[in-house]
Amino acid sequence: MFSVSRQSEKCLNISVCGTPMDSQEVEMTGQDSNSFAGVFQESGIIAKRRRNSRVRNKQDHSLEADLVTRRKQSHLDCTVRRVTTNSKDPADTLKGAAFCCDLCKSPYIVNPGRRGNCVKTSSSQPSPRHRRDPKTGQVLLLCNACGLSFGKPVKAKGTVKEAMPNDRKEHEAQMQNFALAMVELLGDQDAANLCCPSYNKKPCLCLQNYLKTPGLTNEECPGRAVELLHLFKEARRLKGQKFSCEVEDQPSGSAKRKGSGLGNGCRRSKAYEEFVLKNRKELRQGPQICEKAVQRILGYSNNFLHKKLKTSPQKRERVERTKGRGAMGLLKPIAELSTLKCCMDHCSVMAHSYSRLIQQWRERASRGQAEARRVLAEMLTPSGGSRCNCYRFISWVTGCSHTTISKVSQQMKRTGGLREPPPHKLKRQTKAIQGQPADLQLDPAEPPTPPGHASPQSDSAAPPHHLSSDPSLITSQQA
DNA sequence: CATAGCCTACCACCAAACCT
DNA sequence: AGGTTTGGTGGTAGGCTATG
Repeated sequence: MFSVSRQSEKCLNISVCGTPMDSQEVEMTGQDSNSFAGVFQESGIIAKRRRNSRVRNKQDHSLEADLVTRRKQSHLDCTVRRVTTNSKDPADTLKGAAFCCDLCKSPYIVNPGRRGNCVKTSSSQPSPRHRRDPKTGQVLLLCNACGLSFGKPVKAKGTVKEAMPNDRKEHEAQMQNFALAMVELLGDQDAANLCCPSYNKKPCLCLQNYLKTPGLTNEECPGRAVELLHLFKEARRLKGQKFSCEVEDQPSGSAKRKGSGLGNGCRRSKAYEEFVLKNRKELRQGPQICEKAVQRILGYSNNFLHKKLKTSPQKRERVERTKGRGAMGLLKPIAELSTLKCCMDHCSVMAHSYSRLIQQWRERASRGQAEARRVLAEMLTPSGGSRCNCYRFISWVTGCSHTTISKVSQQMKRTGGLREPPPHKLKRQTKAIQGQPADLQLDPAEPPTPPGHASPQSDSAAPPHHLSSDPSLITSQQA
């Protein structure tokens, strides 16, 4: 836990001045401290070597660097809304006329929504970009974004190459061959399970490589295989004990029979749970076996690890979380947030004046993915123009990552500000309205929010964060 | 701020087993 | 028959990191 919190703190620093190596160092040294065998101390050595060889960039105070800085500063001033008669724009042709990009029709030379978080220090004005249309020969007056991207090939989305079916077939054939070899080697049909099935664009082969590492003697290789086969058999034996477990959290006098089978408060035996958790950790950290392969050997599923059981005393999952600052309780106290500066707009100040709202956002974000997305959508709703809470502040409040915030932001832009998250794809689409894109299938008039959730109406009726001064409005959202 | 890649966590559905 | 609970399956979202 400690190493993770250090890592998350590091991550915040990295975006300001650190190098990517910072995070690697923390991660590797953390791994080193967890390793249970001396064999894996090598990673720590590498980390040390990297730390020693790291060269810190000197601050350049040369004239050129100064010019670059000034140029950057002047660039930040490019948040002018439009070219007006008062403009000092060198493009005199525009005097007296509002700017309009010939491509995107934007009234802004520089999109004010992308001005960044730095403080404006210069008074210079942005100029439109001039590009000649190769088809018509006409000179186009373009905004900054269109000017920069003009003529460049548009990167097609979804062009990530899927693994060739032939590669996949070949991998499966190789896997079968390896399994057969293991069966022959150990003289046991169960040995066919000693190969990694994982294939994500390329085969994982973690188990295969572990079992036939170059340099191993003829005795060592079967030794490893025998060990894993023993784990497989023991896991299967303990898994069969599911009916012998005790019901831990049943109220006395419950009519339900205890230990009668799956369901009814009975679950896999404690011995199996402990066996899986212990050996999973060792296989993952030691020989670096991937999760899929470990699941195959120990015979458990994703649900076994992550599902919250109703019969569990604390209603908790079987493994401790390793990801998610919010879920792991690593978020900074609300009161502390207002003392930190997140961006030039200082969004975090509202943690002082609107602490209840921030607290509720944080609580709601921790309830689940869907509710977290609703909170993000609320926090991403612009006010006073196109500005909304900055990603850093949103991350501090909700614990959500940059990626998640970005995806919600995209969905909001795509749907014109719809805050309701798209329905889970595994959910039956019985209520889906035919002929509409998935994002718009939900009727905003009747959002399928469960009781206790804030509806999009109440959300949209509530003022944006900069304006919502009445705390009673906040509580009414939750009612 | 946006995006890609990799891995982990979440989520919905279904089957099984047993009870009411 | 319908309800309750666990566990398996597998699609998808999220977190982290690097890079643009």
